[in-house]
Amino acid sequence: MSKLRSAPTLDDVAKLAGVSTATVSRCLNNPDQVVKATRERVQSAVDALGYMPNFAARVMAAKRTSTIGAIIPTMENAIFARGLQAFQEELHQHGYTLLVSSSAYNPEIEEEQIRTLVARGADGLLLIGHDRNPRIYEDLERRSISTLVAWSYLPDAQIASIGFDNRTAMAELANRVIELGHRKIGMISGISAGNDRARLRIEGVKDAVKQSNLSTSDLTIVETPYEIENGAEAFSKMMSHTKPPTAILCGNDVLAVGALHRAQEMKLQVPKDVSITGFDDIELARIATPALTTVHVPHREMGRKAALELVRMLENQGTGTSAQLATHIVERQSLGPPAGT
Amino acid sequence: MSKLRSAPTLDDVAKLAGVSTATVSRCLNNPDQVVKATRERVQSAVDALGYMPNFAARVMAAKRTSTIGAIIPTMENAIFARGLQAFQEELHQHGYTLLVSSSAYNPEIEEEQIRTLVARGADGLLLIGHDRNPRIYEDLERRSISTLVAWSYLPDAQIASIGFDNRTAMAELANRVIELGHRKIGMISGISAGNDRARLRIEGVKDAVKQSNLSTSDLTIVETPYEIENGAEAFSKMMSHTKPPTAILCGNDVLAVGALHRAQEMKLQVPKDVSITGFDDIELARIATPALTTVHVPHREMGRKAALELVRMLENQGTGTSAQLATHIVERQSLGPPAGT
DNA sequence: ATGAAAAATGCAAGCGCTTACATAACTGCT
DNA sequence: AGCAGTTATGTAAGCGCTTGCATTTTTCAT
Repeated sequence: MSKLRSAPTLDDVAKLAGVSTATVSRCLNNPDQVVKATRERVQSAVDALGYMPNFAARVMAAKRTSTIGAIIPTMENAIFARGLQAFQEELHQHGYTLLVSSSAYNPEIEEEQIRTLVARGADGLLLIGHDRNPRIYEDLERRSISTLVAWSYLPDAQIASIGFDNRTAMAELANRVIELGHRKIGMISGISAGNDRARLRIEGVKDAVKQSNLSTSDLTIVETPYEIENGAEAFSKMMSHTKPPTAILCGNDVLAVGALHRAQEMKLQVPKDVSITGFDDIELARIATPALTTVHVPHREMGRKAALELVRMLENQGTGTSAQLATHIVERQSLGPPAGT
Repeated sequence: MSKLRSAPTLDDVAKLAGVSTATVSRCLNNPDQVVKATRERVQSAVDALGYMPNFAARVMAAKRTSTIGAIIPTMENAIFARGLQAFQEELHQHGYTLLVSSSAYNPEIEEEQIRTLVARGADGLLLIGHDRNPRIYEDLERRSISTLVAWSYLPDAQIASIGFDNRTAMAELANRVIELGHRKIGMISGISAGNDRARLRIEGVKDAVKQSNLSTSDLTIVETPYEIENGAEAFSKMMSHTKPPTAILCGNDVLAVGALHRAQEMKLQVPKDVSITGFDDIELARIATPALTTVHVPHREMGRKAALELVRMLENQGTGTSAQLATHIVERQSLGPPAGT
């Protein structure tokens, strides 16, 4: 026996089957170019050897990886998981593999991850949100790597995006809050630097406030990382003011759940004493007590559409087309009219 | 200008810097083998060209990928996210990259994912739990891919594992439940087929029941996929019996939260009318109302230790050493004595 | 049967990198 | 200055696969 403990190669298979490596390669990649008898002979050789193609070698020779990379801010909350699941299912349908990594909302880590994925030969890339160093886009362009942005729809951006209008979505929710009679409003936002979703959601609230002739002093905004604990902390700080808000809009469901939990600890009734809203409509929002009024984002649809668009871009060499998805407010129990109405 | 729209190669860099490709390669991989002046010249060439090494080519030549693959059952709940985060941080420290994929608790998908990761050249693999087709272990062995199992500690298993004793951990919790006076017990477990963690947790409960001379008819077990909705469904079914249990142990926190939520919908007070416990101690457990009594699993420590052990295995060609981690019960509000005590 | 077109297979040139080995350029010492 | 020892750099052989082109085999209409 030769070369024990060393994975069999195409050559080994070819030898055993008594054909050339080219034929084996064709059997694996374009079976219909090979006559049935040969194909079967090759197949048994493959089975006998337990042959498995070497990905790196294949990539080198074929100059395509059929791999798409995605960089998401975090895996530690469910926001992206569901969309990515759909994304990967759809990609799989089309013969692509997904590589995921996370940036912990840190632009530098994100950039490093992009480089890693590119070096690994990702044919295409899915990025979350638009805000990042423009040099990155140039590099991607130069390497002609198809890139698509999700979770944010900005028709005029340099890069095509499949997403929703964060600003308008949040403005609608804020309008609803104001319409219910709230005049003193708080917002617990994620960190807006380098995060257009967070930034635009803030803008949305500001739009609504402006539109309804509230003074800007009636709106308090706090920025904090997207973690439950931070939502709780921000909430207690905000409620300790002399004239605390009667409604607090949170940048996402995670922050809202933190706020909700702290409210409960502080013996504040939601929504009687204070209303709290979220954004995203993840499972947590339904489960929370009281259930969270929030903005529903069509995560799965977004993932699926993004996959389709990216595949289209790759196969047609074309530049991407943006698409906007609709969001809607899901009214549950955490939002109500202010006390004394 | 030559070859527009084509990523620069080592050759391009070498030419521009006026050195050989070997020198450029050394600058990138073993900088101290190159004199400073040359190194700087090469560096500027790299910068000027925006050079980025081609991973596939590097792998082919070096025959290592410095990549570890991990296959987890799901990304859709936080159980694995935190451990994996620590795992990847530690790997990064040692110069390894992590590739993650998920199997949706489906053995066939898991097997396919393993093949994919192996084909991609993963030097090592992290798998969750022991139960799987033994052929897989043989293949891995044959290809000499270091493999480690986490989330389950089974000292006698074929493969080294870093984890905890699911059976004893669950037995302790069940003992505590019985000690509080419960005599009619329910268990909502995950699907145990192909999942040793689920199976062992069931065994743990059975152990406790046996030990305290309860009859087996006092224990009702239901298996259902690990989703909130399923926990809720299982809960209502279980409570609709003529003599429903006074305490329900759930296979993980996700199921428990589902049960908790349904209890609330059914106007059942927890723990007054019925006690509910979880397993894992994810964030959700603290946030739930009432907060969940559960078994704390040291996810981060497990991830970190697994990374260290895997790196050790890779660098010393050694076979792995198993390690057991301690779990402990976290008593919160969802467990109390049965009504009328 | 026979030859041209079609189908199946083989040949061999890379893909972009690493690395053993060979060679060249420096040290510092006498 | 000259030599041995050390350090820096160059040369070139692959790594395992795909694919354009050349060659052989099959098919089929005449």
